[in-house]
Amino acid sequence: MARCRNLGPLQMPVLSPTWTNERIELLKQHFEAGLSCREIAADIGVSRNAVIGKLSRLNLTRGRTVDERRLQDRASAPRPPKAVPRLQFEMFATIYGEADTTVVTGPIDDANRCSLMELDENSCRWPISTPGAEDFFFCGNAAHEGQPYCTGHSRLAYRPNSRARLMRG
DNA sequence: CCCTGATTCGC
DNA sequence: GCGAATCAGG
Repeated sequence: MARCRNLGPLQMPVLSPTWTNERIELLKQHFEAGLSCREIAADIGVSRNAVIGKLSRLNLTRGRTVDERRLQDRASAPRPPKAVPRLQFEMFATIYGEADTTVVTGPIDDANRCSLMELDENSCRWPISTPGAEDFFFCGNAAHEGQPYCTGHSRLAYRPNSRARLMRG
């Protein structure tokens, strides 16, 4: 008789299906949407490496060491303002728990969702993908100048402490 | 120093 | 198959 043997990763019941079809769809859509792995990870709720690992397994790489892409993205992106120091500031505030109130506030509502064509410079461009839907929308909420996302989604783009990395002596 | 993604490698 | 650790580039 075949007895229940430990199969490693399958030992977990149905409570934690790490990568389910829904998550994979989100992963793909966010990936195609041009989101960074960290952003995708933040949205799905997994670590950055998890996203990258899954993408690699799915052979969904952006061609090459996206470094080239990000450079071009910084230079001629649709509308990525000087969000580099801005993003760091948001992360910093998030980590330290200092709510600047200018960014950390307001729930996320999809009353103003729009398509890519309808995106404005002051519209949140956070991709809203609904599992099962064929097309996805963008948040479209009011995004302040210098911010690609609305208040709610800006906070969503938090970052886990990077300094927690323990380097081997 | 920070960031990024890609790969390796143990589980 | 999964993701942390590590590697490699900017």
